[in-house]
Formats: sequence, structure tokens, C-alpha cells
Amino acid sequence: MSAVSDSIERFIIELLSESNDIELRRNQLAQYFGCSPSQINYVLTTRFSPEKGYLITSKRGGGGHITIARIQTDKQELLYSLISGGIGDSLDKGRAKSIIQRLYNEKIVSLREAHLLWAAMEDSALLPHAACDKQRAVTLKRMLTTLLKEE
Amino acid sequence: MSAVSDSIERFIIELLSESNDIELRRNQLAQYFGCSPSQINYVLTTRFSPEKGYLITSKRGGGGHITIARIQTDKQELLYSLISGGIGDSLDKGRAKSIIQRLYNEKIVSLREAHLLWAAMEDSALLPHAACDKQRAVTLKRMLTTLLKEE
DNA sequence: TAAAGTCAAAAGTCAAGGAAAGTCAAAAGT
DNA sequence: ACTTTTGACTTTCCTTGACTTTTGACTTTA
Repeated sequence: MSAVSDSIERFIIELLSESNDIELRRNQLAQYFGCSPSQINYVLTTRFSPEKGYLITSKRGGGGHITIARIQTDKQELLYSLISGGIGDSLDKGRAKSIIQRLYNEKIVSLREAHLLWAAMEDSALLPHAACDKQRAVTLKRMLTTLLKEE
Repeated sequence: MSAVSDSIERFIIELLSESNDIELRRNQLAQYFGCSPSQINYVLTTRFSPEKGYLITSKRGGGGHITIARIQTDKQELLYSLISGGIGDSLDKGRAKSIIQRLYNEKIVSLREAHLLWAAMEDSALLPHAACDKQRAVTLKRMLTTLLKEE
């Protein structure tokens, strides 16, 4: 069924719903889920990236730990920073998804709107061309700009 | 002799009569029907296309799966007719605008959503002008299709 | 006793391998 | 002729393990 990584992700999100930042031991968590410790890193980098609105800090050695914090952002500020620099000139599907996910998490767009944004990011919605990623970047920025203007 | 594809189709339709939205593993299903996995794709593309009123999403890799969702066609006939025929293969800016205007008038999309749709319809410097209208048609259809998915 | 050295216990990195779905064209039915 | 079916190949995502780096606690030494 659903992969172990998904369970770990849900677990962490659950913890984060209690408080804004959490601290955990990598090995302990790995043992709890019966997986290798480095899989924790995999989950963190793929699902809790800065792009998705999370900040990871950690400490090695004795008494080491990992801290995961949700980034607090002003909505306008986030939109603006995405448009002017955050997105850049080229945007692959993975990053597009992360960004849209975050806009939804931060309640900047509704679920419906997120789906609209995502639909415009699909390869099948773009030209079959090498410049696909560039196209994506331009389109997303254009769409976000309209959101910015409205409020 | 009724083809295996027909059985698979009936099977899926049966599942969809229970819930509006099902998730299945491709390999498992293929094994169940004693056919090759890629035949599942064949069935999905020939019998469960958006034009026929279905939406397919999937994930690869470990824990991967395919989800099939039935589209609500009764309540949203306008969307449906636009997607399957109304928009066609090519769409200039004027037609795009009037379609979006109509969607808003009919209260199928909010003002914000209309703006998002419109933003994705703008000409982009990156696109070769000749292909522009085709691009627009594909993108708009893609976006409307996702709206159908939600109830 | 304070600086330096040692060690084990963390976490990090990365590449290889595995698991699942996607694609496409050729073969096989009808 | 047209639809089905298959299999080889591709792409995407997940999992692991071997190796590295960092740290705090403990030990040694002047």
C-alpha cells in the first residue's frame, strides 16, 4: 500500500499540527518505522523542503536531533517573493508542485484554485518542446500576479 | 469472444459504482486478469478518458498507484461540453475570453478563478505565435477538466 | 586542572538497486 | 482495416547501506 515515506510524512505533519516546530531523534524515528535512518532524510528533503514551507535544522553527535519548523510567512510577501525571484526563469514539475502545495497550505489559494494552477503546469498542458520548464515558470508567475493584484 | 479489455472495463465500472473515486495497483490488476500491465494503460486511455467522463491520476515508484475518478457531468454540462468538443483544437484569445466570461456568468467559476484561467490564456513571448492558439486550447481544457473532478 | 586527545553516538551524503507506472511500436486477433 | 495484446524500454519514486562528518563525554597529559 502506501509507502513508508508517506507514513513518516503523515506522522510528522500530525506532530506539527500540535506545535509550530518539533524536535525528533532520527534513529529513534527510523526504528519506530522499521526503516533505515537515512530514509528520514529522504522524507525530509522530499516533503519538508523550504519550498514547501519548512525549515530543518539539526545537530549531530551525542544528544543530536532534528528540528522541523513551519515557516511563518506573510501571504502577500510570499506571493511577491515567488514572482520576483523565487520561481525564476525555469520551473520543473516537482518544484511547481511544491510551490502550489505550499500556497494551499498557507491558505493563499483554495483547493479548487490549487487544482487550476496545477492543471496549467502539467506537461500535457504545455507545448511538447524543450522549453517546457521555461513555459511553466512564465505561466505560473503570470497566474500568481493576478492573485496579487486582487487583494 | 469478449476481450480482456472489456472485462477490465466492467470491473472498473463496477468498482466505480460503489464509490466515486477508486485507487488501484496496476500490476496487481494485471495479474488478476492475467494480462500485461501495460494493457491496463490501454484500457484506461481508450475507455476512461476525460472525454468519456473520467479523470486518471497516478504515482510511480514504490507504493505507486492509479486513481480513477468519475466526473460529475449532470450538474456541469457546460464544462463537459466545452471540454469534449466546444473548445476544439485551437482557441484564440477572443474565444477564450468569451468562454471564461460565460463560465463566470453562469457562476461555474468565481471571479478569482476566472482571473486565474485568464492569466493562463495570455500570450507568452516564449511561444511561437503559430502554436499559440493550440496551446491555449490544450491548457484551458486541462484546467476545466480539473474543475469537473470536484463536486 | 586545563588543554589536548580519543571514542562512540549521532546525523549527513550519495549512489546503487528496487518497485511501480508510462510509452510505443510491433504482433496478434477480429 | 481496426482493435487488442504484448514486451522491451523509459521514467519516476522509494529504500537501503556504505561511508563521511560532527559532536559531547570521557581520558590523558603537562
